[in-house]
Amino acid sequence: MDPHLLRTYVAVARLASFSDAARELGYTQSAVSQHVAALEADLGLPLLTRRPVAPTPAGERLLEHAGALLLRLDAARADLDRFAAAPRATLNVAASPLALHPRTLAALPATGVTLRALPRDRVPAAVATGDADAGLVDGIAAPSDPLRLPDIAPLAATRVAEEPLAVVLPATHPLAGRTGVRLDDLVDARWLDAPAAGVPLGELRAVHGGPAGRGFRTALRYEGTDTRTLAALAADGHGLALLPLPAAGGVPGAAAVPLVAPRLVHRTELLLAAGARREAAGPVAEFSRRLRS
Amino acid sequence: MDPHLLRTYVAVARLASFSDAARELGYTQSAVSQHVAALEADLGLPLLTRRPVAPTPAGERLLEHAGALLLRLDAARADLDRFAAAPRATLNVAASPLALHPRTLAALPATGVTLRALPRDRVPAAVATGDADAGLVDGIAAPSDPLRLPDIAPLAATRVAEEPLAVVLPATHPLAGRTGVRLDDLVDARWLDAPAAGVPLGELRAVHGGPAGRGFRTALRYEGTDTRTLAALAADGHGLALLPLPAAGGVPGAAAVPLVAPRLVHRTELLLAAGARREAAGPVAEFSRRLRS
DNA sequence: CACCGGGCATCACGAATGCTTATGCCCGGC
DNA sequence: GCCGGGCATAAGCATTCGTGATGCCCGGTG
Repeated sequence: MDPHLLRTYVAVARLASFSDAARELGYTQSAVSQHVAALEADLGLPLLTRRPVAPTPAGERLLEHAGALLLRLDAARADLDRFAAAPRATLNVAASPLALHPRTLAALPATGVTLRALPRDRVPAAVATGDADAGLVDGIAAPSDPLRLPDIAPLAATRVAEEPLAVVLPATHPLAGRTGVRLDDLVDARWLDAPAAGVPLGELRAVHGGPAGRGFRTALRYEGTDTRTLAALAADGHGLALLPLPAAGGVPGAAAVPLVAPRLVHRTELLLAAGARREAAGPVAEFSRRLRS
Repeated sequence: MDPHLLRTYVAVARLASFSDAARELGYTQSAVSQHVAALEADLGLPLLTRRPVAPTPAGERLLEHAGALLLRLDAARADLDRFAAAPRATLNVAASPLALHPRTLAALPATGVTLRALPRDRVPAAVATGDADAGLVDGIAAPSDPLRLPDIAPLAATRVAEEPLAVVLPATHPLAGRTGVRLDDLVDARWLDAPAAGVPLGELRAVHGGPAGRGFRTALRYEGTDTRTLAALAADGHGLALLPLPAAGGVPGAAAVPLVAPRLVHRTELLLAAGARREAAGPVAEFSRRLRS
């Protein structure tokens, strides 16, 4: 199971074509065909159906493994490269949208910053592979609990901020006047599914477990990143939204009610490649220091 | 960064000798030397000092990555092999010592079982690499929270049992009469460090975070797996122990006081390779069903 | 101080692997 | 029924990889 073979296989599966994969990888079609054949012979299993080209069940499974493996391989290479490379003067930050609040923005150096907004689950990978020098991720967790992040590579995570969570609902909603709301009170509600702008509802099940977390029914899916829009959608009755309290207020027609049970917070963490910690100087260290203080 | 090269490098680093590694791997010393040289050339960094043979800082870092990579590679191969292999009639269970309580033992089939006790952190790897068909791990977590396990490979974890935690202290201890104790009340205490027999204190920091979890001072380290011995040590004043409540009682001279804050439980989970789930029959499915019911 | 021996590096050669070009085969469209 | 796109297979050639032999460095020893 040579990584080269895996890389080829992943490309073929993604493009659903041997020839296209060959073009993308700079091989001939013949080589790609031989790569896949070698993998199938090695594992003793067919991995792809031909005509149409699609992964078999075993192939699906291999895709999961291969993705993680190749990512980790890239991460390892990037990490080791950092040992050799001269320290740079620029700072490359990858952040999930909700991780960018006043506190984190204020810590950015005045010059030489590239800031990239990414989906939550791609931030750790960006830091691990060296695409970013530092990452900012947000998510929900029990108070002072760390976030649950995939361990692509050894990453150092440090707490940057924690804020209470609020449920955003229309001002006319029966619960709008409350000073706090329990998730159990809302089991039958419809929610807004907003992976980029909102707090990830899916994480609730993972973090909180238990009966309260299961079965969020979603009414509308919003793929943008703007929390005001999300709150406005909630005000309009398209469904409830879960947001950090500071981001939930000030939208006309919407009421933000703090979530009191389960006791969860919106948390932002700084992500650094664990190896990069040792550097005491440089823009990364500077950024990290300002976030910590 | 060919896995073969990594495997060789890891062996050299572990044995601190090129020649020994060559013998172990069935290569010549010359090949091993070339492998390491190829890696160093590829990364542009020295990985090992010669005479004595020891990893450089960069080499240390590579060891971490290589270990995880090779483990994941083995896991992938084992997982795919399960697709091809005929279902077997025997059941191979890997379990951490505290995961073996009456409830889990009762679920074992009457015949054809191999039960292996392993350190907590090696159970997921055993399941992922196919060394075991199923795993039982224990640890501490917030109620109904899943355990935090390393994700070597996609493993399916299901709750098997949860019990309250108890602090074991000498019957003469001032807190011995209490009906419940807070961890904060014990910040200055000395603890027994018993990674195999007790609940892992180190996890407290990870699970609970916050100030209460940091800085456990340990008085004595016990490397055995017997909880009675651990409780007896606690009774003798060698330090406090943290155990599941059912395992903590009935030792003369020792008092078991339930831990009431932070709200944590001792949890046991069943670990299966995610791919093996689909089988509806066979000893693995049977075991899983009996544990779930 | 010179000798000796263990252990890693280097060199040269033969075998095996991997990629390319060329060709064959299968299936779907016209 | 013919044509064409796309994957499989065959043969040839370049590269890579592992071996055996040799060289070099260092530490121990009389």
